[in-house]
Amino acid sequence: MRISRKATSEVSSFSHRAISIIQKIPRGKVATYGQIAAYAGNPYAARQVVRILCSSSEKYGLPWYRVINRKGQISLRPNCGYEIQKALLQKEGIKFDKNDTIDFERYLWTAS
DNA sequence: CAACTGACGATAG
DNA sequence: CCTATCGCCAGTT
Repeated sequence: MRISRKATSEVSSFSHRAISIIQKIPRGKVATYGQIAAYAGNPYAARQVVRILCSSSEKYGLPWYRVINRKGQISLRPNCGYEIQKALLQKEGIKFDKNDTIDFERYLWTAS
């Protein structure tokens, strides 16, 4: 097994894995930053996911709008993509309650 | 090369 | 429940 991984971590681009995961989010579902980070290997690396989404969303054609925060809400600030994301999600059939919160019970994506 | 920043999250108080 | 703090990695400055 010639594992050349460092003992401290598994390496292999956390980013690349995160990207693969993000691309797996099915239409009509959403995932949280922490979720993706956890699947990529680091439950605490939610922030990196943000960076990836921000810098590689167009490059890799990532469904960035299907990624939201832990509260089930959109993290973007109004007038900064917030409404765009919300519109895209609603277009896929995702509903928001009166608090602009997404119902995880119905829409949260879980890896198989 | 060091410091800062980022659409966050878990934990502690 | 809410606020505060630390941590995560990578890309920028």
